[in-house]
Amino acid sequence: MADLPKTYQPAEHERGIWGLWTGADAFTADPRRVDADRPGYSIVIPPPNVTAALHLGHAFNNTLQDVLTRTHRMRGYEAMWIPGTDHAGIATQTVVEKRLLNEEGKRRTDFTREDFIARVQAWKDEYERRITDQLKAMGCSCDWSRQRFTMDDICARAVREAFFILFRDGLIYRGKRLVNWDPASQTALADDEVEMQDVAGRFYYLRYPLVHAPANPGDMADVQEVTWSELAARGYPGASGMPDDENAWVTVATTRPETYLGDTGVAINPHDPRAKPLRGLMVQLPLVGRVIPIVEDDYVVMPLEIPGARLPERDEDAPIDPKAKFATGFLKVTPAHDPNDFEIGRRHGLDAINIMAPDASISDHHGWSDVGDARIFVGLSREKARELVMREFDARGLLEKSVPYEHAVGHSYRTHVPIEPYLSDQWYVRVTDDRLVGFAQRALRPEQRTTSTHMPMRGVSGDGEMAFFPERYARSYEQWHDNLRDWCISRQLWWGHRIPVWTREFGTWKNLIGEADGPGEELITTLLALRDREPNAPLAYFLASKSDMSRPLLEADEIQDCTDLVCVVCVRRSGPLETTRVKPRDFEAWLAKHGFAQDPDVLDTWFSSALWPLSTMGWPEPEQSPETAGLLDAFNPTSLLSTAREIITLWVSRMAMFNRYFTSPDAGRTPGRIPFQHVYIHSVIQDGHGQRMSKSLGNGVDPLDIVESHGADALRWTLTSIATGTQDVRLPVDLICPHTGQTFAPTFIQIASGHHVPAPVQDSPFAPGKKMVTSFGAASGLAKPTPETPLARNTSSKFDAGRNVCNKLWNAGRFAMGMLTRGEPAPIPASTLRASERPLVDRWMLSRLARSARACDEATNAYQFATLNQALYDVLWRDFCDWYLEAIKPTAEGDAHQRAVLRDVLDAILRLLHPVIPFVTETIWQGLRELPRTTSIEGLGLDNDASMLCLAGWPAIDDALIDERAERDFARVQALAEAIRNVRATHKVKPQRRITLHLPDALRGEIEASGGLDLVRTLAGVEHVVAIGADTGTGSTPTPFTFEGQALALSDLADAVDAGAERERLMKLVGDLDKSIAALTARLSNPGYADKAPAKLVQQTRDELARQQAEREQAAAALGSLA
RNA sequence: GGGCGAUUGGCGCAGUUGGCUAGCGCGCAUGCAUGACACGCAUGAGGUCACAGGUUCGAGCCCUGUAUCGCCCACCA
Repeated sequence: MADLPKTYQPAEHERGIWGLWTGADAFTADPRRVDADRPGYSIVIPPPNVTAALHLGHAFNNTLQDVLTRTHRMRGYEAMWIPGTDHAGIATQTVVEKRLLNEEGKRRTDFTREDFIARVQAWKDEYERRITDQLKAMGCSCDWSRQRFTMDDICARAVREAFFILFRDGLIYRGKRLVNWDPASQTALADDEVEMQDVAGRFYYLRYPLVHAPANPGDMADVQEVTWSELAARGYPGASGMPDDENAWVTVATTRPETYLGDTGVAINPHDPRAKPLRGLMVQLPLVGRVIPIVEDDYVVMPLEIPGARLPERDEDAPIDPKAKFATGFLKVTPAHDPNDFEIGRRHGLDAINIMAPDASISDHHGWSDVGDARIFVGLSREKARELVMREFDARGLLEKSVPYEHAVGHSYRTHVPIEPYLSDQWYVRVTDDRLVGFAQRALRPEQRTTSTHMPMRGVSGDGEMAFFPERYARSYEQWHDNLRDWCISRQLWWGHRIPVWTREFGTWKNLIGEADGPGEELITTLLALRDREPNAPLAYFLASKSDMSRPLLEADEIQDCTDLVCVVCVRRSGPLETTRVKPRDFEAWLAKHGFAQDPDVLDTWFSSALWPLSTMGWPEPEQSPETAGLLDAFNPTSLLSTAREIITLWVSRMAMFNRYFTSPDAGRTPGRIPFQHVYIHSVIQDGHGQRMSKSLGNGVDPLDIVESHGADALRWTLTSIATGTQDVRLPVDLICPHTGQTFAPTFIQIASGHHVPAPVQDSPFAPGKKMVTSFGAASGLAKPTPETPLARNTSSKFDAGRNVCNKLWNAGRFAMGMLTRGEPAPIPASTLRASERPLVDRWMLSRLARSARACDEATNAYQFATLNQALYDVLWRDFCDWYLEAIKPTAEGDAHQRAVLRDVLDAILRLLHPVIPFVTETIWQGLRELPRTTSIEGLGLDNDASMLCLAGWPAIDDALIDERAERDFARVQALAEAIRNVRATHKVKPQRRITLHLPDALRGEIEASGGLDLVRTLAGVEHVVAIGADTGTGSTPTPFTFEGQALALSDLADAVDAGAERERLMKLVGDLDKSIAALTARLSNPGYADKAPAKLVQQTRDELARQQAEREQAAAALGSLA
C-alpha cells in the first residue's frame, strides 16, 4: 500500500472503475429476479431535453437518484434506473432552426419536412450522446441496456396506443379554441409553456358611439346615432349633463386597443344601473362600422363609482375586485383574441372574428371580412396597429385618456415574444374528465390530501398511495388539478410524434355514401364494421361538422343535414392490422387511397413524456422487445420520481393521469396503478446571489468541469450535502483559470432587468492583455470564448469540501490497509469475533458505526440527503479518522483481533459511503478485497462474496452493537484528552513531547477500569500518569487544570512554564463558568421551574450547577496560586 | 391576485414533537512536518437566531403582526 499516492487522483481511477462495473453488467436489472425476497426498486429518469448538455441542476437530481438506486441495489433490491432523453419538440426545433440560420443562412421552410427532421435528428444524436457521457462520467448507475428516447420505436408505439385509446374513449377532441399562439414560431403553446412577465403597458379608454339597432340586422345604412338627450330620456345616469345633440358613447378600458377590430359586443354587468337604459341599443365600432350588441354578463366588474348613479349595495365582506379601480363598467368583447371574451361570446352567441394572421399582423384573410374604413390597419404588426388605433381614435375625439399600467403578459418560453390568444383548430385532451383529473387527484395518499370542500375536487377521498417529499408539494399538485383546463396537445411543428389522425372532408352525407360505387363501399363497410369499438379495433373514427369538430355527429338526421361533413379517423398502429371484423390491411395506406390526409401537426412533447413510466417499460406490449419484457409487471409503479417543482404540473400530474387511465383494470372505469410511489421534489440550485443558474446569465456551472477539476465523487458529495428540504439552495460561483487552477471571485455588471451577471473585469489577472470572459461570456456582451482564448470556467469552492472528503477517505484507507498488512495474522481462522470481547476503543467504534448506519438509513428513507451526508461525514472523519485510527496506532500491529475490527469497520464505512461517492470507495474496496479476511465481527452483517462494492450487501448492522456504556466511557476519554490538549496548546507544547498527567486516585481508577487510560495516553501525548500531588522528581511545577469539576495537573510541559499564558487561560475559564453559573442559578431560582419542569431536568440542572461551581473553585484556586 | 420558501457568526447551511453553554463546512487566528492525509492535525476566536408583540417555568423552534429577499401559480379590463 505504500506505493499508493498521497492524494486521491480521481481521473486515474474513475474510468477503470466504470469499466469494472459495466463489464460485469452490474447495473442491468432483470425483472425475472424480482420476487418477495428481492423486491423491485425502480426509477425512470426525468428525461433531459436533447437541446443542450446537462447543467448542474441535472447533476444534482441525477446524483440523488443514483444515491437511492445504489443504496437499494446494495440493500438487496432488484434495482433498475432507466435512463433516457426527451425530444423536447419546440425547444429542440428552435435551437436547430437558430443554428441553421446562423451557420447556413437557411430557414426551416428551405428544407423538406423529411430533410429538416434529419437535421434535427443529427442534433439529437449528438446531444443524446453527450448527455449519456455526462451521466456516465458522474457515475450514474443506470441500466444502460434500457436507455430510451421519447421518439424511439418503443415510445412511439406507446404514444400511438395512448392517443388511440383516448380518441376512442372520447377523451380527445378537435376544438376551435383560443390557444396560446406564439407568433414567432407560429405554434400553439400549452398554458405551462407560457411565461408571465410584467410589462409596463397602458390602459386605454376608448369611446364607442351608441347607435339604435338597425331595423334590418346588417343594414348599416340604416344605423341611427343615439344622442345624449335620448339617453337622458331613458334614465341613463349622468347623460343629462352631456351635450344634448351629440352622439352618446360608452367607454371601454383596454390594454389592447388594436383588438377592437375584432370586437363583436360590449358587455355590462346586469346590476349596473346603466344596463337597463341601454337595452335595445348597440354600439358602432369606429372605422370598421360594425354594429355590435351590448350584452349583460355577471363577469363584468363594476367601477367603484358611476357619476350620477347609486351603485347597488355590495357585500361588506366581499373583497373589492382590483379591476374595479380601472373599470368603466363596459367591457369590449373580442372573442377571437381574449380567453374571457371567448367565454362571454359563447354565452351570448357572439361571433368570433379573427383579425390576425398567424404572425400576429392585422389581416383580413383569416376570418375578418367587414373591414370598412379599417383597411388602414391591415398588414400592420400588432404593435404598430395599436399606435395607429390610438391615433385614429384620438383624432376623432374617441380616446378618452390613457394611463400607465403594469401587468403580467404571457410570453413564449421559447421565443420570448408576447403570446397572442388565437383562434384556431387544435387537438385537446379532455383532462377535465374525471377519468383523468379525478384519477390523478385521487392518486395522492389520503393523508396528503386537504379536506377543504369549496374546491370541486377536494374532500374526495384518495385511493392512491402517491406521496410527495417534502409534503408541502402535495398542495401544489392538488391546486393545479382544481383549476385544470383541457390540454391542447397539437403543435405546429415538424419535430415530434405526428398526430395519428386522418381526415377527409365529404361535404354531405350523400357524397360520402356516393362513394359506395367504388372503393367507398369498402370504406363505409369497414367503418361500420368497427362502429361497435371492439377492444382490438385497428381504428376509431367520428363524423363531424367541419365548423365545429369538437362534437361528433351522432344522430342520423344531424349527419344527413350536415353540409360540411368531415370524417375523422384515428389509426391505432402503423403497418398491417386486423381484427375479427375486418381484413388485415395497412390502414394508413388504405386511408390515403381513400383521399384522407394525415394531420400535419405533431403532439406536445409532454404527451410522450406523460407516458414515460409506461413507454420505457414497453407498454402496451412489453414482450414485443427483449429490452422491455417483464418490466411492467416487475417495476410499474416505479418507486420514486425525483424532479424539479416547476414540472409538477407539466409532467407529474400527466403521468399520474395516463398511468392510472391506461392501466385501468376495467377500461377506464376505475383507476389503475399510480406511476410512482414517491415524488421527491428537489431544490433549485441558485448562485451565491440567489439567481437561478442559467446559460444566459452566465452563472451556470458545468458538471463536467467539476468532474475534471475535483472528480465525480467530489461533485456528488457536495451536491448531496446541499440537498436540504428547502426550495432553493445556493452555490456561490467562482471563476477558475484552467491553466493555473487559481480561482477568482467573479465581478459583476448590471444589466437592464436588474440581475447581476458575473462577468470578468478587463484586467483579469489570468488574462494579461486580453479581454476575458467567463465560459458563458457571450451572454454578457463580452467576447465569445474560443479555444485559443484562455477562458475562465465557472466553479464553486463548495466542491473543495467533496474533494477533501474523498482525499481523507483515500488516506484513511491507505493507512488502514497498511496496518492490516503488518503484524501476525489472526490466530483463529475464519471465525467471528464479538464486540463484547473487545477493548473500549473497538466497542466504541462499532457502536458509533451501528448508530451511523441507522442514521444513514433513516435519512435515506426520508430523502434527507444533507442529513445523510452529515452522518457519513461524522462517522468517517470525526469518529474513524480523528479518534479511532489515532487511538489504535500503538496497538493494532500487535493485536490481530483489532485488525479484524479495523478491517470490517473500514469495509462497512466504505459500503455506507458508496452510494454517494462510488468511485473512490470502489477503488479502495478493491484493494481491501485483496487482503485476507479471516475473522469477521459479529453483528456487522457484511457479506463476503461480492466481487465489487457496488454489488456488495448493505451493512445489516445489529442494534446490539450500540453500546451506551462504551460511548459514555469513550466520551470521557475524549473530554479528558481535549482538556489536556487545550492546556498543551496554550503552552505551545511540542506535539512530540510526552508529558505527565496528575490524576486523583478515584478518577484514575474509573478511567482505568473502563479501559480508557492507555487511550488517554495515546490521544493526549501523556507518558506518565501519577497521583495528584505526587512528586514526579523532575522538580517542575505541575500546571493545574480542571476536569469534571476536579483538579488535575500536567507536568513536564516544557523546561519552563509560561505563567502569563496560564493566567490568561484560567481567567477565561473562570469568566465562562461565571456566566454559565449565573444562568443556571437564575433558572433554578425561577419559582415556576422547579414546580413545572420535569424533575429529571431539574436534577440535571442542579448537578450541572454543582459541577461548574466546583470547577470554578478549582480554577480560581489555581489562578490564586499563580499570583 | 393566490400559494410557498427563506431570514441563525464573513460566506454557504443544519437545528424533526420547545429543555444542558445554538451545531457543521468554508473562511479567520495561533501552533504543528506527529507512524495516513497540509485536499492535513491540534487548539481557539467569532452568533442580542430579521424586527415587534404574545403563549410558557423555559422560545431559534409555537401564535399574531411587520420588513426584506426569492420561487411557483394565475384568462392581458
